[in-house]
Amino acid sequence: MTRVLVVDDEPQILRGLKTNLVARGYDVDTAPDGEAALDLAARRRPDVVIVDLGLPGIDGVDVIRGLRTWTAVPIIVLSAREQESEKVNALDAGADDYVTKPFGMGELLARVRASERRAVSSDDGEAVVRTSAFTVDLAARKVVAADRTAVRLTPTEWHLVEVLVRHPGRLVSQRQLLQEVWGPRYEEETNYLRVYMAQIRRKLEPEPSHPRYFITEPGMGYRFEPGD
Amino acid sequence: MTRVLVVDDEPQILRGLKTNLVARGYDVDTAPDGEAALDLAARRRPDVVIVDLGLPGIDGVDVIRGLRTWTAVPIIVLSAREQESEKVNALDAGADDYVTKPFGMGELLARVRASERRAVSSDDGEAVVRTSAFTVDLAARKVVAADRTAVRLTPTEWHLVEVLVRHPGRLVSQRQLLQEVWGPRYEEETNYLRVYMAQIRRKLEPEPSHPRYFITEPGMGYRFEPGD
DNA sequence: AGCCCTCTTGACGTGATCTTGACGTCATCA
DNA sequence: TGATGACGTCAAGATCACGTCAAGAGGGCT
Repeated sequence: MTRVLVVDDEPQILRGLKTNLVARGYDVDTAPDGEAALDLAARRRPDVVIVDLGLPGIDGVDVIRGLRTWTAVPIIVLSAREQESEKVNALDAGADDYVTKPFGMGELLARVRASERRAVSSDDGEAVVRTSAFTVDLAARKVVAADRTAVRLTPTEWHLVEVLVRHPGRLVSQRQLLQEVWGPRYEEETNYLRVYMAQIRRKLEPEPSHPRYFITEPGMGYRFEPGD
Repeated sequence: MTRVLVVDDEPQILRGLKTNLVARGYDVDTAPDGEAALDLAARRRPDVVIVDLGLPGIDGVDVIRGLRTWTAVPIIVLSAREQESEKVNALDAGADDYVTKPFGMGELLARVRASERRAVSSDDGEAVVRTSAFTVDLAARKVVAADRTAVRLTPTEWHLVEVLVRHPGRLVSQRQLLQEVWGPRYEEETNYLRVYMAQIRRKLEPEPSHPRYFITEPGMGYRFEPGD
């Protein structure tokens, strides 16, 4: 079943869209703001994302950019703003389509279908995260260093890298990392994180003892900093 | 260079679009009607098609349908018609985007860029995969070694090779391989993979004990590495 | 029936990976 | 200045995963 993530801060619109999409047989996740959207996208891997531009907190365009660091999922923008510059910004940030409110539900659904159709043919879009030191290909499960040599990661190392990289620039708590990689019963074993982060840094950081990409936030967790 | 085909019956619009696109570095073909459009598309293989709906002769929607019988080229519809049914028809006929006249040139260009971006990731698979040690012909179900002698693979071996080779460079998980080749009930039988990978390597790898093409990713799966 | 090819299954050695505990370092705070 | 807490580092044993071999079962062909 096709999974759609809808991001909008107005509960009625959220509800209305969800109802319509569910009625058409879609599996729908909803998020009221950018943070929740990025988090849900990472965890649920939707096939299409519908995002409103006027969000509290992280801006809609930044949500698009955040998604585009690691996924090619089709993004349809909803917006009340008609100015051309808004449209151009959103599209150039990586959106696939831009629909101006008020919009017809039939049109939106047709645009969702168009996005789906494309996604099937191109299938695994580029899920690639690049830094100046290494490139992480999430679809191929491959890491390549700047000098084009492949980097070997163990399953646990890879899993950890994957979780961090899917939340670029954002803090991921120790709890969340441990739960995601080792399971709910290991939430206290922060030891593991230290050991594995060290290994990951040794393999990926240009200067493992002065990390630039995998940053420690003492007492809280770790953060992947794409840094361009 | 990106080639764009613009289809519109109004000469001024055609000229205007062409001028703008050429100024942005696009290679532009123009067609005044549906027949010419289909003909040009077939001969010149554009990377993006911009088509007006109100055409003399063949209708715009039929142009879309005609194109879609043989190509997945991104199609952007221009139209003065605002009715939702028109949009839905065009999108469901296979259009990727629908822009209502009057439109801003900046927006249209941004939408063209969005289409281009998407198209890059979707190139269709080769039926023949070559390495310096062997050649796999997926269509003919044949493998030929570098010395032109045919390699005999058993059905199971072939199936496994096929799955791996269809995802060059990608990691394919043990689960996925087992499910694909032996069926969903065999997802745990990693034994089979070990036995068969060994056989495949004995038949295809120049140095079976030091695999170069069929790589093991311990704990995760296997990867076919075309390697030039 | 007998033969041959293929698939399944189990056992074993080897090497990689995970786990675990100990210790060093650094920053903070009393 | 010394105590504390959090983190990084290291090493060693236990465990797991893989490659390899070989024997037996099944099935189709002559």
